[in-house]
Amino acid sequence: MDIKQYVTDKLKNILISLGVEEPSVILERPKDPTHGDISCNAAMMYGKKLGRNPKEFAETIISSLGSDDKYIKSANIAGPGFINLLISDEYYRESLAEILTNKESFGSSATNAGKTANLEWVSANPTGPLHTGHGRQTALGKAIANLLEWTGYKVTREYYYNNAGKQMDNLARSVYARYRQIFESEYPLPEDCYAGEYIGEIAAVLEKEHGDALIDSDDKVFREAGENWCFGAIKQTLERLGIAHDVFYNESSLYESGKIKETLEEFKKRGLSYEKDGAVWLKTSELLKNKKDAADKVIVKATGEPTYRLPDMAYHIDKVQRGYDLIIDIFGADHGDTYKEVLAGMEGLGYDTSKIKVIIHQMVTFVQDGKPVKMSKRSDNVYYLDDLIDDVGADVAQFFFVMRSVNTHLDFDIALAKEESDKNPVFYLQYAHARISSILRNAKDVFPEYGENTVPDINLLKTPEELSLMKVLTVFPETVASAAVTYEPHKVITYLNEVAENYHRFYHNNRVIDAEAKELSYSRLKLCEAVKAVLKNGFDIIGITAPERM
RNA sequence: GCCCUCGUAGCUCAGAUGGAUAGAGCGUCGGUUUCCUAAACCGCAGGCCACAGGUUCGACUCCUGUCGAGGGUACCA
Repeated sequence: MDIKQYVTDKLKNILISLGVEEPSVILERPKDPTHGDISCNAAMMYGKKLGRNPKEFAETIISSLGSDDKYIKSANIAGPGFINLLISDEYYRESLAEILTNKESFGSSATNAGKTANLEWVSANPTGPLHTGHGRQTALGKAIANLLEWTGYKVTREYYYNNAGKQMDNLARSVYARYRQIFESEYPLPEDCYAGEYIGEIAAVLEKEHGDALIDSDDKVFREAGENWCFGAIKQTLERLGIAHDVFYNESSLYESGKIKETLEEFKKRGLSYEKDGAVWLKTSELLKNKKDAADKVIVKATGEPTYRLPDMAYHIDKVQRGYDLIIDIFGADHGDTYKEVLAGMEGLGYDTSKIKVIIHQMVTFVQDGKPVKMSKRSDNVYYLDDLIDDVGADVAQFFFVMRSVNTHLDFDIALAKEESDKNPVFYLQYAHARISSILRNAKDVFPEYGENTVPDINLLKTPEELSLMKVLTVFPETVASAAVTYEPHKVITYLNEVAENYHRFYHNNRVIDAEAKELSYSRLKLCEAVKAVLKNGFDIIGITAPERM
């Protein structure tokens, strides 16, 4: 049952009966437990409008509430006119029963049932393996996709890549040079080429399969070999992180389908583009909402090749046309400006961009021994995502990347992440899960008959730790809902911390398995099961495993 | 110059829709194990929420300005 909804409805009716037109009731969970379980500011909001003293108005509201409500234990006025409500233990006990019957699905909702969402992320071009710079986006997308599914969306996980541009030419030239070097060690590497060791590996594969027969071949062979190898590597890394995209959408197909040409012609037709210096320019200075920073941008170079903007627009138009209810893109802050141009261009063509939500995350600094780790692609001084996973494990990597709000710069402390100790915040959560699992295993020895069908007497749960733990558990669904609305998985982590904290405290003060007190043991075991279920569901959302032992 | 994000404890960061005495982890110091996992628990210390104005019953939160950090401002993506 949704207690907030229950209280909202109740208060709304009272306000209407007191003469408030179309009241909006805003409830909050007070930080300070002495302020009750749920708090409402309606008396302050509406008292003034009705010309009544807020405290006195609050009094009236409370008296209309009556004193025999099943779920509201008490109500009182505090401060300038807050109405603080205490929820009855009855509610918490019912909720516990609800968690136990819906274990795997507890926390999910049908808010967006029947709706479809497309989430596009990672989208690294196949010019090399994923590096740690891709890590944050990779982990975020995984968690956000999960969050969306938990609120009912059917999610398409999509990867867009560019296999047509300059970077792929560069890859082809780099592979060729390395290949050639196998036979002529003094063969020079071209300027700006990729320096990673993997280029040598690709060249070695070609040498093994074809000997020196490819020396006079054109770029195509090397480009394809490079693309295939890189994609293999990327997919393997994603698999280690438990990520599998449903759709791999490549830029070339936009040329083949004519969508790029179409988009370009539409701009011309509408007078939104013009030619200058041999290039085609988009009138972004007119299209962008913020006129201050607007200059026109090139969409087709003098060479005849489009810049990334044009295919990006064609691609997003295609996504809009596919009819999703929600379209999400995830980018790093280094791409922060371009999406505005893309959206402005689409709007210029009359497309509705209101369903597109762009998530920009700030950059990550990897810190080792208190110093930032420097990366440079040219010198092959690159920290690959695979190496990070080797160093800290997939769970820890996933957790650290998702741990912070996307709006803040992230410091990734490698030493801390590597540490398998109490300092590491991931283990604090996982340990709670492992601890419960252990207790449940032990319970079988003491109470062989205990199991799925055991009906506990929940009324026996009344220590402060037990009640506080039950209260925290009931908040899980609204936490998931709120995290999903803002696409912020880190909120789930903040919440899980609270669960783990409450559990550990409960554990220290309440003996779970006690052969002398069978009924109480049953109840506590059931409480443990509920906590385990909530932790497991939370871990599923943020994308880490729930260990049975540690 | 202009645009985006940020500035909260020694460090790393939470603080949804404005609310009551601003929180957590790490670090420091000190306690807890004959008992279900001590990767745990309990306690002490630590703050002009960058700064200055404004909006109102009320501002860490919203608005304006200043300072500082990161990112962008390509015929790269």
